[in-house]
Amino acid sequence: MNLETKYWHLHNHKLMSVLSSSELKEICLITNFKTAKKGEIIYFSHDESSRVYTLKRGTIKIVEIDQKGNEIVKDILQEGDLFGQFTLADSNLDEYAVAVSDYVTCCSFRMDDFEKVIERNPTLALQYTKWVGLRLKRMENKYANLVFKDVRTRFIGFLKDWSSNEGVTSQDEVFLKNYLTHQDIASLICSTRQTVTQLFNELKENGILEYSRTEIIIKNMAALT
Amino acid sequence: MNLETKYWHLHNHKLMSVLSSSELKEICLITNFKTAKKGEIIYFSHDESSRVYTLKRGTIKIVEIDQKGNEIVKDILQEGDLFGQFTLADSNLDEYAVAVSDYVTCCSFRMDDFEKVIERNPTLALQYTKWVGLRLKRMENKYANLVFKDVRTRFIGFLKDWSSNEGVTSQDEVFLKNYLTHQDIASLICSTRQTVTQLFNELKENGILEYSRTEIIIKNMAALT
DNA sequence: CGGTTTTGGTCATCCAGCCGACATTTATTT
DNA sequence: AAATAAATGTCGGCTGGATGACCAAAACCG
Repeated sequence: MNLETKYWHLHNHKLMSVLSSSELKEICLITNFKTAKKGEIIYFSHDESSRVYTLKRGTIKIVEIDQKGNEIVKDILQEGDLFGQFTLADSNLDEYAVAVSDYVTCCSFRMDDFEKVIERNPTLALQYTKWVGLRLKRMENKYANLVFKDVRTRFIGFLKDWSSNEGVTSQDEVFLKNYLTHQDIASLICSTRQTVTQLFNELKENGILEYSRTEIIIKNMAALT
Repeated sequence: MNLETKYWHLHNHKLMSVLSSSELKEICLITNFKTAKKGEIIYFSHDESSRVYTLKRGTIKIVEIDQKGNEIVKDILQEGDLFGQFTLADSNLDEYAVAVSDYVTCCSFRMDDFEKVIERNPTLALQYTKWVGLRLKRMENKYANLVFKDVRTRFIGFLKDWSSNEGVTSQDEVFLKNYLTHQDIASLICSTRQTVTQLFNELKENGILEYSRTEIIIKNMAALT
């Protein structure tokens, strides 16, 4: 299990324990739930100051628009993940969340409220700090990847992580539900659409995987190097 | 003031208020102080588990060794900064701190102790939470820089940040004490020694700055674009 | 002071992978 | 089912900036 993957697991685990806190549930329940269908935008970073969302159901991607108007996928989030502005300090990035599966449900609370809860509940603070710390590690890892590894390695690493997070193994093959376009993957690993397509085909020609627009099947996990 | 700079200030400010907490002082005083002279290594990430250091005096750089044995400067820290493992999760990176000024003083405490203090002190908990959040923001910013900006832009940005953090302005000129080699700067902005040298000379030829091994003088801050 | 190490300066070479351009396939809408 | 839009495939040209090599200048040190 590589570093990034380990962090993922820890991350999810710790997040769950944060969320299972009764106090957090409390502030979360006061606020409204939001739902969204595939393709809908759930949240803009500047529409409401300091609001944190937890994803109850479905998958979303966090997207940022760069100067040239290109969509950059920053992160893919699953059930149980937190998003929004969980660090104080106003972000002036033009970033929002898009539902990539149908029936996305999330609920939100104000960061201010959360802070009040933290002040009453130091253990929660510690948990939360650890969770943010994990995100930090994840980010540092991502950064190091970008600095030290070439596109091919990043792509392979991405596939491995994806597999261990969401892959379903059956008869030596790992099945992945593919809800990402080549463009999405490209921006997650900091590359271009064309290069991702090339890499996919390279692996296909080597018999390592099969893929369509809806599914990716990794036939030879061991050869994924 | 750009984003990165803003974070720096907040970061320092918040950190100071964390450190001025009496309880933190208390646990810090129990432990030994360490001192180091220029070039000495202060701390290895794996020598002792979960220890956090605060820099009382001087400047250090956090260095990581990559696969090929190259020194990668990850961060430059000043008086008042925290370093070490302030996020749970064992780091298996080969990372350590090197004194870049003489008379570096720091003291350390065990993360466990710190956690106990936090549990008793909700305000500190909140402060610490925010501080960790800022580090995350800073990292995200660094990442975005690397993805979207070319070396030149990163170099300029680095100079601007450095100036606003440590620069001394006098008669339209900003003086910087230069304790970094071109190699150091290169790894901070993810580039190479040669490219940094080129950029320095380019700016010198355009009359924007002067520099020696000990000092950098930015003569035309406005032209630094 | 002379020798050694570290840092800075310069150049020619090279290549990963970005970019644009365009064709083809699949999905969606009307 | 036709039209339209979105996603994938393929290719060749191009370039930012890394790499390596080598020298000059400082700094360090016995």
